[in-house]
Amino acid sequence: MDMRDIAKIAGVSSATVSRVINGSNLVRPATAEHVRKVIEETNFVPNGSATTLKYGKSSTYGLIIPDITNPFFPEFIHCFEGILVEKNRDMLMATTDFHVSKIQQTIRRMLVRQVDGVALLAAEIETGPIEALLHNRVPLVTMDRRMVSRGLSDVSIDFASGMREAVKHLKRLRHRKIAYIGGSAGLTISDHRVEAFKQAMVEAGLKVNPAYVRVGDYRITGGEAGMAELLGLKDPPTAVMAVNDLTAIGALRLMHRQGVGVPDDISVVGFDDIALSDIMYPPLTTIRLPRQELAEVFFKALDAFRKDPHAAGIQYVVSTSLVIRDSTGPLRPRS
Amino acid sequence: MDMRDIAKIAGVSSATVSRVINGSNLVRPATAEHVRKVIEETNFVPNGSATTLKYGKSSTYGLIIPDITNPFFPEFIHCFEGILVEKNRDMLMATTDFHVSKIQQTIRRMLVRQVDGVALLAAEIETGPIEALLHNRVPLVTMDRRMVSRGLSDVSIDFASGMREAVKHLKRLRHRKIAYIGGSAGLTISDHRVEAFKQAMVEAGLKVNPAYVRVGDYRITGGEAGMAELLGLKDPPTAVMAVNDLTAIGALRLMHRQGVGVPDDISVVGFDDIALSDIMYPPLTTIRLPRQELAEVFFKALDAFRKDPHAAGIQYVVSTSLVIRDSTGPLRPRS
DNA sequence: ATGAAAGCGCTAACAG
DNA sequence: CTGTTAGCGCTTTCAT
Repeated sequence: MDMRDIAKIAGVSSATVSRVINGSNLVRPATAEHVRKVIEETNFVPNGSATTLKYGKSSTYGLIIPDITNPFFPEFIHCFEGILVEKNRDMLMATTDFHVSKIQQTIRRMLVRQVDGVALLAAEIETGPIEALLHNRVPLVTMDRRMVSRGLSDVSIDFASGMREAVKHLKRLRHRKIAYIGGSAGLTISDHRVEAFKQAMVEAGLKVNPAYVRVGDYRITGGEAGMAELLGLKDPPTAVMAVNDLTAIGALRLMHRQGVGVPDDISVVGFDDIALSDIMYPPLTTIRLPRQELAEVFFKALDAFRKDPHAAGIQYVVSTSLVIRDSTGPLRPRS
Repeated sequence: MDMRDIAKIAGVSSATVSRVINGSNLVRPATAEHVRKVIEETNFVPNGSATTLKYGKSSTYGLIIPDITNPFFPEFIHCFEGILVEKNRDMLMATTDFHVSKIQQTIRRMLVRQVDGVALLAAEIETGPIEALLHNRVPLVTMDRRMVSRGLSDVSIDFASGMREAVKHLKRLRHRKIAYIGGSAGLTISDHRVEAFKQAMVEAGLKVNPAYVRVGDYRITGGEAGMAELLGLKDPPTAVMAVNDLTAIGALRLMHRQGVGVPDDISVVGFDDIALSDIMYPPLTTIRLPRQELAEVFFKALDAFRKDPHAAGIQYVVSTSLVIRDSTGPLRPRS
């Protein structure tokens, strides 16, 4: 069943059917109405691949995320998908599982599918795949790489402002020995975040103890391991900030197992504000990264390339803010 | 850049390029090698929409889930996506957010994209959309609807066996007053599950107190509400089984807030075994629904329609098993 | 306001 | 083994 069939039934040409479907005003209302009825009756659905072939655009965006198991990403996907549906666009999703190699093939698949743009929320990217994209005139929007160029925009997270708030909050609670459990080594996104932490500490007039700065992996296990290292120190910190909520939850779990009280013995601050952070015990104080806004900015960034996929890139910023719950409390001398 | 361009550069015809790309053995190795080199050098990526148009198949499956916020689904998606990537297929994902109306448009979008099949893990489906799919010769695989027909297979969860194990486990712990917090009313999947609970009780020689059977919504809030109702009873149950882990976690939270000890006062059993259930406190005893296997069965079911999208449907079954953790314990008289 | 026809890029039958 | 060609379903000038 194609447009010609509909045309035949309606006694018009396929061009008219096409015009009706696309809401052209070059069709006499009565004709349009009639064609619409035939379409309705036959349950006709146009073939998108023909349109894509003709247009060279698919109304589809690719979305690449590192780890769908981190609740932050489903929450983001939820917002992003909502926007796409509203704008009548589709989403091709892929997961990297933190493997650089997977990105290559993922991007290839997206090129084959003629996506109109790619949102890359995974940090493990190399220049090769990026060039493949730009070479094929497919715009790319990255997260927190802080580099833009033709066809390449970036959405950076203002980690610093949230960090600053959090450090201030901890300082007010009389904490001085503040530790940080970060992300995997070697990712620019991890670097930006440690730097933001260090800077916030300096600005608050606190000094950064290198032993207090640990590396994690953005997952619960990394939080546990980092926390174990911190607890093993002869002079452990009294507060811990984590690169994301999962890491914070890992730290929480480890302390729970070891009988360390939160926030009585050690305060914890997460990052992201995933739904989970509110159902944990204790509910997690965390730096909120607004998902809806992030999704909107990603869409806006992608959409900005619609007329010209090779237009100059734009650096967007999404800000963060501290959400105080129960995992942070005043400093108390450890027994 | 299309195959003709490659052909021109390589000094062959576009048919040969096509054959090389598709690994036909009707090409002289030397020619193939040469063409491959040109493809490599030019970073050529074929246009999938042309292939889809030609074939009428897109190597894409649609996946419809109710709620990406329930960790069970990301975990499922992760497994499913892994299988698809391996088989060189793509995934078009959509969320219903429990709205029947969204299914309609979602299915339409999938029809437009020429998906080769749809995996429907959302229960809120009506016959209309199903017929739209089958009418367009797109096979559908549902979860726990327990109906099959031409082009329609079903994967049912053997809720009963896990249920039976769980009830036995609770009985062994001397529980008699066992409650159940179910899913949203009016979904066949919810019905199957309550029935399995009731049957398991009967088989264990326990009687089902109607006041102990509550309705939830598959989310944390439903678990909280259901649990609140149960605690409000003059004679509350000593054990609670939930339709899924999120519901169980809701129950857990409410009890935590009200100072009810788990498992000392009340035992709790979940269903799904999401990763979260192991990091909760207390770690949740739950009936495990194996995600990898579920994903494999869905793929198999979809793939079975490859030659003939209108072939007879098959009823598949995925079994479940009890995972005992710390949220269940021996009955103790309440103080 | 409507129709005829070319062409998007790929594949497969057919011819050689 | 390789090339020629028709056609998948849609959109869009160009004609009328």
